[in-house]
Amino acid sequence: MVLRYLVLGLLTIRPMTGYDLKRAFDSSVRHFWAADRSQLYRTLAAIVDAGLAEVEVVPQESYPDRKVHTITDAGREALRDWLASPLEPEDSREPFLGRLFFGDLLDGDGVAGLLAARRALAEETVAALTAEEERVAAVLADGGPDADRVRGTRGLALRLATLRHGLAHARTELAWLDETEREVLA
Amino acid sequence: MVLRYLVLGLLTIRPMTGYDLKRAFDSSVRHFWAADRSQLYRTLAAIVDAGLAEVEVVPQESYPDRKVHTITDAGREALRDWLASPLEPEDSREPFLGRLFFGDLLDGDGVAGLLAARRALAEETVAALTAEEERVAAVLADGGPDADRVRGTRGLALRLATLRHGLAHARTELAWLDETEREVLA
DNA sequence: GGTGACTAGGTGCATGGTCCACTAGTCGCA
DNA sequence: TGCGACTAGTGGACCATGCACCTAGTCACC
Repeated sequence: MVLRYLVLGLLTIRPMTGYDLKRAFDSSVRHFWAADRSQLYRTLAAIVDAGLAEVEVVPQESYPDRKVHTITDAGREALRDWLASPLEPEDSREPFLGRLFFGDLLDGDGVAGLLAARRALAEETVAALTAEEERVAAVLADGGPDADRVRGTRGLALRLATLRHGLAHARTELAWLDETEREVLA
Repeated sequence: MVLRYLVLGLLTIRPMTGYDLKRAFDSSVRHFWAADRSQLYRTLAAIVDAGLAEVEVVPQESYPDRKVHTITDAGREALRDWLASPLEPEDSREPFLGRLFFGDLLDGDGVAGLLAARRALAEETVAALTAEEERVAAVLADGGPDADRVRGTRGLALRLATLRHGLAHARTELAWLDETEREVLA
């Protein structure tokens, strides 16, 4: 369901092929939603079936045809409806906590290793999001390449907010690891 | 996959029926993993098929038969293998951030409403986890009902760590909301 | 001249997860 | 006497996700 609306959202920026979409996706919403190519192509097809977008086939010399998808008014309406619909509680699914919960079936080193691995992942996340944040902040400051200019200043502010969300949580993860290592590995 | 191991983990505490399992599940790992009844029954069946648990049917007067599932040695081994296997990066999927990202298609009130709804959910989470944390801390202090004593002091410390994980992140969410409201609703 | 990356678009299948409804008896409460 | 909650387990449809695989041409680099 959600993926459908993320794709519609990206199509409001400009018409896109599945290929374009994958790149736009990876360089914008990737940090809070994962999807692979096959999913995006399928989602585009479903969106077209539902009349929320239209396809135009653009032949190219020496490259496969481009199937350019353009959002329709019905698509824009569906997107707005989703954005305005009540926010449901999300149920979490965290494999890492599952392991930790049953960590007493490992020896002490096992738990230490688990926490260390988690720390490495959180540090990677902080690094990646920091880099991305700087990139977006630069775009906000001085323009930057066209493909990055996602819908004006207000849009960029929201985009930055989602990045800071990830950063804040990754840093909390590191702080929680400090605390947990102190208490559990005593 | 993960659900399989969470179920095995719970079966290390004591043999259980699907019904028992659902309750044990909801009162322990629920806050970091969601599963409904039908999933748990199916997972139990899959575990038995794989030889990781055994079933004993216990007839009861005036109630349906209990199918008591007991973990096997193979099950314990599979669980330990999982616990010791390398930690993979988890890809996040956050519908809320998806909405926020495209929030500029709503009016200012829409974004404010979205953030307010998110705040309400985060506050609920903090309240629920705080209550749960106190309950678990009390068990750690003075014993408490048998069903709650999940595998000794070390197990309880890990359980508390998973609860504090949720709490830390819920509080970070509230702090991030403060910041985001200041910056986006200006 | 070969290798690999890029452009472009997919298909098929298995697994996992969600939703909903159904059976069927017990028990307490109003 | 009827309603809802509890105990216990099932069936089936559907949606979402992940992984592998395929076609087919262009281009740069070694």
